[in-house]
Amino acid sequence: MKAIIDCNSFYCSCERLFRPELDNKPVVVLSNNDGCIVSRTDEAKLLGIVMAGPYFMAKPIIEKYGVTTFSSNYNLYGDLSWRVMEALRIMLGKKNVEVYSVDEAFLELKEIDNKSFFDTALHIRQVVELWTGIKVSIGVAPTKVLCKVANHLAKKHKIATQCVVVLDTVEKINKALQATPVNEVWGVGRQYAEKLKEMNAVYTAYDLSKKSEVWAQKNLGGVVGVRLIKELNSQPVIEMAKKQLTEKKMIACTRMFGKNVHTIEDIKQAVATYTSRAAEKLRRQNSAATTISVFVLTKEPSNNGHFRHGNSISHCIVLPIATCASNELIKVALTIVDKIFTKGKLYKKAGVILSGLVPDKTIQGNIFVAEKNNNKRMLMNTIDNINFAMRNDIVKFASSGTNRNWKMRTEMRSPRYSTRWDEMYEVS
DNA sequence: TCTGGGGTCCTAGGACCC
DNA sequence: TCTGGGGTCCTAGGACCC
Repeated sequence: MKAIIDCNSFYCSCERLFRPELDNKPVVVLSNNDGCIVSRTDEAKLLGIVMAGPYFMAKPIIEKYGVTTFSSNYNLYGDLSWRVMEALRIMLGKKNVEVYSVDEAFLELKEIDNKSFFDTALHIRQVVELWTGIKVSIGVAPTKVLCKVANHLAKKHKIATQCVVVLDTVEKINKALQATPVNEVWGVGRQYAEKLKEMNAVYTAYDLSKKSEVWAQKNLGGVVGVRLIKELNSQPVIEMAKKQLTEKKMIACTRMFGKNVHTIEDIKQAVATYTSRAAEKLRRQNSAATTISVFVLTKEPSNNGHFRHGNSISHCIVLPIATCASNELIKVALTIVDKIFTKGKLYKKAGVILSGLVPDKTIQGNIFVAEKNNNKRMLMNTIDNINFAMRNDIVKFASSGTNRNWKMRTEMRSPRYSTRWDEMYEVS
């Protein structure tokens, strides 16, 4: 059997850990730039605050009911995520834990000491909470897709289920599928859900499970759809990842601007900064990039109240030799900005995407590499180390600028309690 | 006035090769 | 005058995920 373990309202739970007075009170966490709501507690949900909804639209409710609001604090969430995953690895063994996202992991589950799957999962849930303070829900089933179905039910009925749902018989599986709207199935997004309802009268996960694979091949994204049907019918095809996917295949750094910008200088500063950040991530996994693409998003006048993104203008350049040096990548990125920038337009976002990643061969100490390349790598390592130890961006390239008109908003960020000495939680 | 960021996988279509 | 078939690689774009 497989299981998925999922932290409840993860970002909010992290904030509550250091603000216990917020237990049982409504809390929300905002996306970067304080734009959207990306995490909310059950209490906030009950007030009618919607997931991924824009902050400014929820603001009246937030103010009326005194909902505590945080800007996102990824240092904190990343650290607590690691603790949860480590707890799982200690209990189940590294091999049986596949980290799927910051707040989710798939588990290969065996019954321990003749305990039932339910008791085993319950035990895991209790230990994780004891060790980390983070509450989790667990769904157990024969396939990953069914685990997600079980997990949804566990979260929806926290008290009745004790946050653990096990689907181990045909009857239980069918009942669960019938209780799950098709748009909540893992792998069915907005587009497919709409199509399924309108054209095929498919409303529940159960309806979908009765569709043929041939039909799914044609109408549900080819092989992806076929896999989905199989998984819904208890036939495991999405296997546990053999090894942890630690090396990214693409690295991006993209941001909304705090306010719209219109000068090429501001865009260039932003793009240089994002490129540095992306290059840091690149070096952290010892990769080098062969392709760099840059895009900007224009601000369009909103029409009849409907939200819509502006136009995205992008261009990419394939480098003759892969590199991980910030200065080299920045130089190329800035030439792309020259190409895609149009005077007179307003811009609200820019981004840098590094792809075509290959192992970096200029790692320090490699005697087969010319010394001058090693020097470059050592310079980069030094900058990375200083920035890590002191604070972000204390050393940066001049092209990143100093005035930073475009910098995003994070007005309500909590302290980085667990990763910065000067922000550590104090008990008095 | 104000709507995130960072990923993955798949497909179609074009260029190119023998 | 008559001009194939099969394969690979790359890119752009679309769907999805959290």
